[in-house]
Amino acid sequence: MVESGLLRSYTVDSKGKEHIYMFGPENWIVTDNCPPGSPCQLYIDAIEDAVLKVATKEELLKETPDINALLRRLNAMQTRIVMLMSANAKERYEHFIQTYPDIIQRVPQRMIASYLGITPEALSRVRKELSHRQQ
Amino acid sequence: MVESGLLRSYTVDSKGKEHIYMFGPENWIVTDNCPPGSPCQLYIDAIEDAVLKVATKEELLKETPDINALLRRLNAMQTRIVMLMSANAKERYEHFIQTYPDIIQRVPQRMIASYLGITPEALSRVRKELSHRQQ
DNA sequence: TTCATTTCTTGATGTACATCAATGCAGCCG
DNA sequence: CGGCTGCATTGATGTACATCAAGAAATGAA
Repeated sequence: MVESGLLRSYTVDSKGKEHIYMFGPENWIVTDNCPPGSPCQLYIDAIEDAVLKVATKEELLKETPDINALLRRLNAMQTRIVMLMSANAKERYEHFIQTYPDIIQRVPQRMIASYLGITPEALSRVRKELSHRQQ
Repeated sequence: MVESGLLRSYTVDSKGKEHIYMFGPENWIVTDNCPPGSPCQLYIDAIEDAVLKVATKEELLKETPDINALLRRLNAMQTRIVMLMSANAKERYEHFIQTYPDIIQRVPQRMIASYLGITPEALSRVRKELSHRQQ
């Protein structure tokens, strides 16, 4: 649970490449929740200096069995999947800046590219095209 | 809630193409859970004749506030995102047949391709390559 | 300030997968 | 039986994005 600062969780694929799964700004819970018996998928580290509240799953569920928070999270994941399946690089970026305008300010572009599932070069070109189009 | 049969939920992108978000076999809950005020993303229909139990969100949460089911579902979504971001067509297919061997038998290949985020043609070629390799 | 380090951009080329089009191959119904 | 209809396969071609490599620009430390 992030009290201040900014975390990221990410996987590393078979070629050693990192893919950011989610950003964790203030008040987000960042966790892998690996099912018992199977290994975790995610690494977690801090992009900004952060203050965290660390808890086990049991403590967390006892404190705040907040079903609605879980449902919102499920919904965010659903939107992410839909985006990854049905939108191209430009559409994904546009959706991201609308949905998380604050995050954009705080992380380097290469991490946004990683979150979107594209390379930094591809993101750079998308941004160039968008900035031209505005004028 | 699926009592028998098989559902699919899917989106339709800006070009009219369908993308299967999830399959709903027996005992799965299939829903969009759209946040209030925003439109839904998913269509739902039946691949096999099905018997359903239909409930509102409130009824469902009152009956079975099953946090662990929600967590498992979150985990499945996480795995799906990780796959879409970090695995190629062949890896995604191999993961799918390991994770949902039963589903393979029950749906046409074009729907599996749609779930994997590739075209039926691409899936056909992946399968061809895998069957050659086995011999 | 200067140098070092990292990030961003730009261009040239490569590749995984999409698209398009044709063919094969069931199952089904007259 | 023949003809239809939808799915799977195969080949040829197209394209979005990746990769590689080189600068440019920002960041940060001494």
